[in-house]
Amino acid sequence: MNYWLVKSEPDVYGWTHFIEQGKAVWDGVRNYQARNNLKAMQLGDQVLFYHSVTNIGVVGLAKVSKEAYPDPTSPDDLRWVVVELEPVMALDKLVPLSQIKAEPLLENLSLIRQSRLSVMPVRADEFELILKMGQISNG
DNA sequence: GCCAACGTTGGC
DNA sequence: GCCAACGTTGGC
Repeated sequence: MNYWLVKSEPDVYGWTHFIEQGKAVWDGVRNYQARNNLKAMQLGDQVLFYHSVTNIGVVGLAKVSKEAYPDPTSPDDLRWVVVELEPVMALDKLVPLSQIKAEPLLENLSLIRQSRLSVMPVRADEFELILKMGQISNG
């Protein structure tokens, strides 16, 4: 079991859209490091869903429902891949970036160290702490 | 709206 | 292969 965090702008594709659709094809990733992370995702891996730009913070928990395959939005460019995600549950409360930054145990989180990376691994202890901060006790 | 960080592009 | 210019991301 691996843990991840994905970013999305809520004005473009937010947690509410995700819940309404019941699943998401995570397309449009055009960064090699993020792409490599998508490729490393395995069925059932748990994924923190993060809102960037507005309402900033971790809002929910998702899981990988289909592993990486070529991105259908770039049929002529085989470099890029997508995964499919399904919602698991919303956090009881948003875990804002400010709170993540203020937590010393999260200082090595990729979110903090590489602010522009949109798909990143999260350590198990970091993952569980963030869920706890969102008041989900038993991930 | 501004700007820092950073990835990409293109000239040399 | 270097690096300046440029575009994008994302926090504030």
